[in-house]
Amino acid sequence: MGENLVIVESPAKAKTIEKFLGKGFVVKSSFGHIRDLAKKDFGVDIKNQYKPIYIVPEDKKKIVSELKKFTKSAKLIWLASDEDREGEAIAWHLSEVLGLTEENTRRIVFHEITKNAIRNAVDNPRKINYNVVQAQQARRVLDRLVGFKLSPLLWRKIKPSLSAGRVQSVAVRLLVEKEREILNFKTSSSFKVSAIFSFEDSDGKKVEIKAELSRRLKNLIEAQGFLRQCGQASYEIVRLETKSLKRSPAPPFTTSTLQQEAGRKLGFSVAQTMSVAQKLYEAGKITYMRTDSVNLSSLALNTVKKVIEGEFGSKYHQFRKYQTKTKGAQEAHEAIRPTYIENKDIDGPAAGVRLYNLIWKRTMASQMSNAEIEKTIATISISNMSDVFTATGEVIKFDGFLKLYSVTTDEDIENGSKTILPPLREGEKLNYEMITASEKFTQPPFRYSEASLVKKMEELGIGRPSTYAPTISTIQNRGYVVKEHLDGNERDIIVYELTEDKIRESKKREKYGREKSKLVPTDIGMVVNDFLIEHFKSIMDYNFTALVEKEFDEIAAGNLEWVKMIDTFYSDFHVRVEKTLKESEKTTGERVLGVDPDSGEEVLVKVGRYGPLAQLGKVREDYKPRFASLRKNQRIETISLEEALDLFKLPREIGDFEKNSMIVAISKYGPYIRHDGKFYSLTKQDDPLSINSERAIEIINTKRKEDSKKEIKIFSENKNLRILNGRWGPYISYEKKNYKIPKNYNPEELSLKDCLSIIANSKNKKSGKRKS
DNA sequence: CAGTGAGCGAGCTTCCGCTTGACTT
Repeated sequence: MGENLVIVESPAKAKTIEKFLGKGFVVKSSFGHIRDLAKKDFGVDIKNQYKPIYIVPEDKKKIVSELKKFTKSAKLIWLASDEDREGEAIAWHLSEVLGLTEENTRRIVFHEITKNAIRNAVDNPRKINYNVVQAQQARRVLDRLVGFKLSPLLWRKIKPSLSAGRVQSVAVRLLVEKEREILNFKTSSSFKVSAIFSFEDSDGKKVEIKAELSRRLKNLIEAQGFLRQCGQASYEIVRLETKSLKRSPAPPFTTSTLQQEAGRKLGFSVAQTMSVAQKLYEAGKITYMRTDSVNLSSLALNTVKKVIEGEFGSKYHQFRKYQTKTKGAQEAHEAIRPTYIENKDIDGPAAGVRLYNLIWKRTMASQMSNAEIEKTIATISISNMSDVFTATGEVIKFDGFLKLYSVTTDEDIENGSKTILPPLREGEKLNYEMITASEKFTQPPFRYSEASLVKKMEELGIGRPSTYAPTISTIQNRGYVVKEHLDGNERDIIVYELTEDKIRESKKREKYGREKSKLVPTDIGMVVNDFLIEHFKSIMDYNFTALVEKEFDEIAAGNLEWVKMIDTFYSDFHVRVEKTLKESEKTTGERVLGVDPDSGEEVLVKVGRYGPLAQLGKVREDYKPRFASLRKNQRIETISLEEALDLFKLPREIGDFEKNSMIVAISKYGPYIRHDGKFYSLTKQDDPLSINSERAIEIINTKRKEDSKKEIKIFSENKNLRILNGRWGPYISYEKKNYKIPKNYNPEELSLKDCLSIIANSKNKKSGKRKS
């Protein structure tokens, strides 16, 4: 048994470190925090100096008892949790729970998992820094106060099970404000002029260049007039400039930039990126994936240098040291990089391989030379106007890091790729081949994707690498936000083309507003957001986290008592909570749309118990209002009176079929026909308001045909039991439940008895439901 | 899979940050 017990946070880390430390050291992991505030009874004794009530959560008890066992047989305990606020707190909780003393405890830290760093740490132990622990305690208690006071307020005033918190509520606010910016956006159009010019080169060959007018034209009259003038003009290159530009690589990955690039380049969701990265980390392929640091260990820097020089030559290498600009970064780890940079490729599942390659390239590129680019700008005069055209071209003189990696931004995608210009000279006379003025509409801002929201949150210092992905799941799970593909719309744009002194007008269809996988706030998200902003402006402020972080820093530096800080915050906060509880009405986000011309009743929309709804008339003694759920793409803020009135036209009876009536309605899952106790979905092309009985019968028959194909076998003895063909192959359906058919059976040869025994067997398996 | 939305008001929900599993119906 080792004399030394080292405790780190992550089990994968423990394995590596044990190798470095060798004999006499046992390395175990705490799996993160081992204690947390109790959930019941608030977990903070507010009246008693905000005393935190800590407990060991159920799922951590086993780990704690194991650590206790190892502690007993060790002479020295080395607390090697991360060097940041949370890590310091973990060290303290460990020392409390394991009953450690100052004599048998050493606190050590390292920022990189290399032999030298760890040796160095062991040689320079210190004590637990209680100021930092207090700063963490303040952070933890503040979050509990905010979360567990605001959430119940929402249950009372809006809807049960809702939640609010320092991080999630501000994330939702970002989305709500972006959405309103888009809703309120007033689009306008102008004309963009582009031209194709030609000239003969020294060999007499015709060469074409593309150019653009440096300004937009206001409207179609101006565009027509401009082109008319162009028809009469002559053109000349009056100036030729070249500029050399340098482009530098991006720093190595942090959690947030990895999520962004994996989203853009590989189409991964934030959660997917993290789970793939976790697997790579556990397999020892990459360094830790939850980090805000762009730093690389000196060992890594040396290997990168060697690999770049070996692979591309020494002029491709450039040593660089990056600095974190992120607010509140704690830099307890390295940047995300391959553990062994010499491994360009790895084996394993495709997602892991792709993410690894991305990390490898980014790490390598971050230590490569600048790209040198020569930009050429040709200015082309128009003889009868003072306006000029410009043609720009870019030539890469030295590719440098671009050999491996380039960051694609959303703007790049919009502007298209850069062009290369043919050899040009000043004074060259040009002929126009075609000059085009096409209408361009201004565009509202893009909505946030998961990754771009993470980027924004990081900029504001809200959330941490370990919480970006969970926060994004939370706001979706609470129903504040949905991830959507927005189809966009089409519109006509006017295009004028000038060729051979003739102007031709045409109209083109243009798609716009199409967005893939974007986060869109729901009605409930908006109502909750507005409520919180009205009553808790300071907590919803984008700077709130930054402000309290400053105070946490003061606590960590020993200049401020944590209880004092919390008390200052709470005394004001508490008053607001109580006031809101007493004074504010139940909030539904109600909006009155107008009056129904048929009934004379008022039409309104609001958030109800089960989501957004339209209501016809208010409750009176002699009148019960009608209700209808809003459809998926309808929003309280934008729905019109006409659209709301249409909702009350359903359910609709559209005739009989086989002596049973057919009723059309819309449910949570979309429009359907109900007939003889069965349900048939309408297709996207069918409009529930106008569908006729003929089409409805067609749908019913199609569905019946498909269903019969699904049946592999039925038993006349027991009609409840059927063998069906599903998405994942054959299965048994019995009394509304489905059962998997074990692989060694042939589904077509199963007897009723076989089926029942399969069902009995699968029922015997424990249905392990767990409380969390 | 396929609605619901008045009122008795039980008993439940909830935060942020550290970590990794349990699972596939």
